[in-house]
Amino acid sequence: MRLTRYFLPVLKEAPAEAEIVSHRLMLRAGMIQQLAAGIYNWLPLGFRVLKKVEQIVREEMDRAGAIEILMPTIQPADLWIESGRWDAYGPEMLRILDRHERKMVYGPTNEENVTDIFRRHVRSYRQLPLNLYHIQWKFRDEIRPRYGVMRGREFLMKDAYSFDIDAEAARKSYDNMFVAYLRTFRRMGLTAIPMQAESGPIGGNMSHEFQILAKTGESHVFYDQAFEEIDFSADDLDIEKLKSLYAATDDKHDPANCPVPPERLRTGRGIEVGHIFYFGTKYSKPMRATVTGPDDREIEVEMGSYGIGVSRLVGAIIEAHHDEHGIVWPESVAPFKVGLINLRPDDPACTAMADELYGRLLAAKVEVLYDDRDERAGAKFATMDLIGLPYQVTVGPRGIKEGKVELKIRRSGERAELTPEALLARLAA
RNA sequence: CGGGGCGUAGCUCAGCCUGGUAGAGCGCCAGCUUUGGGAGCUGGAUGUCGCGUGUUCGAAUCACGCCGCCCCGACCA
Repeated sequence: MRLTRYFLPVLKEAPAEAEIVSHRLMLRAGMIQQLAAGIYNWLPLGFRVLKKVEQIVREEMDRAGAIEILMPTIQPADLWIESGRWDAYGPEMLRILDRHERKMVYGPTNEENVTDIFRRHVRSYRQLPLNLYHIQWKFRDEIRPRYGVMRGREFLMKDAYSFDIDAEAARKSYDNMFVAYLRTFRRMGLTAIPMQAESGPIGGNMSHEFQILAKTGESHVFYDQAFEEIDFSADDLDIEKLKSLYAATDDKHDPANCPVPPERLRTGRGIEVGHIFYFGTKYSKPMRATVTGPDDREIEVEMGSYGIGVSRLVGAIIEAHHDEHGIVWPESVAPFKVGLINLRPDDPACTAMADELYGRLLAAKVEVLYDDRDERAGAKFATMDLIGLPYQVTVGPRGIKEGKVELKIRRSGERAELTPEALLARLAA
């Protein structure tokens, strides 16, 4: 993408409303724009990141055997009345009337909807286990939205729902998601600590929140320092061990009964990026979601639900990956892999070289943002550092004389003078 | 919802107290000079001063009402 043809409204100064670093950087990097409290437009750069995050979530759900569907944002109230949550869910749920004065809701979550799908199509225990998920916009009318996309009212969420024949099978489904979550966050360069948590309005009796440790997190968290020694990138993570280690959010943490000795108890703040629940027959019972079991009896299915805040993750990743100059994207979610800077668009040799590199990177299917603007060097470097692309390639008169271009690694600041061929070999890999 | 603050140019903000018809920096447009870390000079464009009502000869400024946004708290992916 040529920057002169792109839409990247970067800001030199941070808008006054932004409090935390990820919010400021998202606004400054032209990723988002607020439309109303807790409601955001996603501009091109932000949208690309959102899509990358979404795709990683999708791939890991698919790998775990979940099946993607798409449920609507608007749901009829009937389902919620049936489950009992029409009254139980507070003003956080946005209730609306259609032209016929029928009660509708803008879905804050989809247990009822997915249970309805299930009960209308699944009749036999032989069709289990089943896990259906979708990635869809939610609306929760939070009392106080804040921190940009970290606590928006409208947000993109992946929610998966498991259906099993009995509690033991449901437990396996839960553990399966548990592992998938660790993998998912890991792929985005995040270490998420699973913590015992309250179930809230979703209901149920087993629940874990996945918390990214960050100073700007909204949750107070307590955890065994043993977590700090775990290699979350290992392929053979011991899930039983992870679940046995103590970690809890403050609403679940009881200092009087904490099993971790004080010297090993760590406390901090976390950003909740995922939350999984096992809730048994909370919905299958009132909504009569049953299958015929092997003994010919009707069995209410055991369910769980599994959420990941996709749009929140974009903010969380920035909280974890930035420096004083701007964002430092992990390559897996970077909006572009390479930022190509032509320092001197007025210099034919520079432009010829930059154009050629641009064409060859595109041909090699490398995502590249080509800064071909007629700006000064400082402005170009500052923009690239701000938007945080992993690799910066600079074409300027200094290097051209020796037939070299410069590669800078955004994260480390490491620089190297390379021939175009060496550069392409490195970046197209 | 309780407490606090703020709405003036695209962004950051001054002007308001003490009423006289709107400014700065950055950004934007044109030209010239410049060119390896957010350049310089010259010229230019840009505002329902959040909305409404009232007071007044006259309101960004004073009063009242409303709306929106931000921060602290309770609530949460």
